[in-house]
Amino acid sequence: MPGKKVSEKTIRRLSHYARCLRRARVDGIPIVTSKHLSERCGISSAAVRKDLAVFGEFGKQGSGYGVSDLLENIERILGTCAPPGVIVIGAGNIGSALLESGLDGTGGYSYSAIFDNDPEIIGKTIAGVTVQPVDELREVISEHGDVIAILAVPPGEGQNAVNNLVSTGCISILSFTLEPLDVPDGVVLRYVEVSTELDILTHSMKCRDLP
Amino acid sequence: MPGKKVSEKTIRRLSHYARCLRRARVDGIPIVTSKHLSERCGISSAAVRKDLAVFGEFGKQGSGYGVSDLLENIERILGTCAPPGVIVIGAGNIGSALLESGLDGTGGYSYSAIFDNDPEIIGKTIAGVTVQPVDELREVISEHGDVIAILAVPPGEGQNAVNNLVSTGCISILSFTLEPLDVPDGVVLRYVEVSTELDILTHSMKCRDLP
DNA sequence: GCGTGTGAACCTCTTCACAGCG
DNA sequence: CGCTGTGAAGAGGTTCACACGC
Repeated sequence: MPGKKVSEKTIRRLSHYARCLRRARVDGIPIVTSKHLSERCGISSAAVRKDLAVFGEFGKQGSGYGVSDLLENIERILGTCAPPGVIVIGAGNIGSALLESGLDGTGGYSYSAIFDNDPEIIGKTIAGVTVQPVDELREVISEHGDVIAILAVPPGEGQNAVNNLVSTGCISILSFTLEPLDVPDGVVLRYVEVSTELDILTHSMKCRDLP
Repeated sequence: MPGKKVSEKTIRRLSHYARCLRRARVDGIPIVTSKHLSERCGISSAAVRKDLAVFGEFGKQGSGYGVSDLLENIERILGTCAPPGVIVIGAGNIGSALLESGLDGTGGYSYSAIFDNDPEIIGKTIAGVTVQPVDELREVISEHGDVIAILAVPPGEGQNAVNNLVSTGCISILSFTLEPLDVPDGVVLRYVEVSTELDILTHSMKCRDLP
């Protein structure tokens, strides 16, 4: 079943379902319906059923979905039952804040390491993780196996950092930098673009001002 | 022309074009083609032309688009020619990091204020902005006019903060919290979900491991 | 009765291909 | 000739409505 073609939209929604199900589990709710999930995730119940039906028949007709059961299945689909380590490149404001905020409630991720090339910062400990020089990237990755790298470097250093990561075999990168980055085929690069979110919000305000 | 129906996807891409055009402008490039923009933004050139044609005929056939001219038009469409102020709710790790990182290169945004309700933090200055008590939210917003609020509060306090914001008339919110938040109609709420991005990356790694 | 799973209709967005203009 | 602007075709995703099973 590896050759499934599933849209990113569906995967994104699975992530939301998982979050919602974890919440339901701690609340002691044993069974949820597609309507329950749809309301909490802000989508239609038909979409929920379609998303889940892509991967099998997880539901019980007439009642709904078993919370633990569905959560297990979704985590297996996403691969978050054995989540990869997360490393951070750049121990500046954003990098430090990410570590200090932690990844609790995110489905089992945790920060494995953080790197920087400023001698002033190397050796310091942030949220229990010691800042390492970027030179040690390769050995950390090779000993740790698959990781997701979060890029939190200053403007202008993004492409360098990416090249570094790619050369060590890293294939999953989440960038907080604004600059467009090039990666070879097979490497997945995603962006967190606060700037674009602000633009979208600005646009929505402008449209609201002239009805 | 206010009653235009434009998809969010198009608006998001306009934001990317704008960023690309600012870059071209500082590089001294006077004219760009749809192909130029498409390569740097990672989409097809036809899509670029379609996006731009929605709002008028900005291009010169045979040559391309004037950089300054097109940028002005896009900023007028987005509303970023007069960008709203940005306020931050929560002066913890994320909130502080956002202020310290600044909004340079984002098209004119800047942080107007930051709020917290921890007496230990109130009065401190972060990147030149003094932390104010949340009580002062109302007057700051009423004197500042339209603003975008960035939510960077600890887990569990999100809905409270949102209610507070909405009651002061704030209609644009960008949340960094994981919890799903309720807002009344007319208020636009968007999320920055690092957790979901990690899930998507994890999934892509899992799919790559079994070819 | 209730809620899932699913084909079909519907809608939106993307890509193609080309006419038209500088 | 080169590139824009655009109808037409195509692909993808969402909603609808209902049959089936609990």
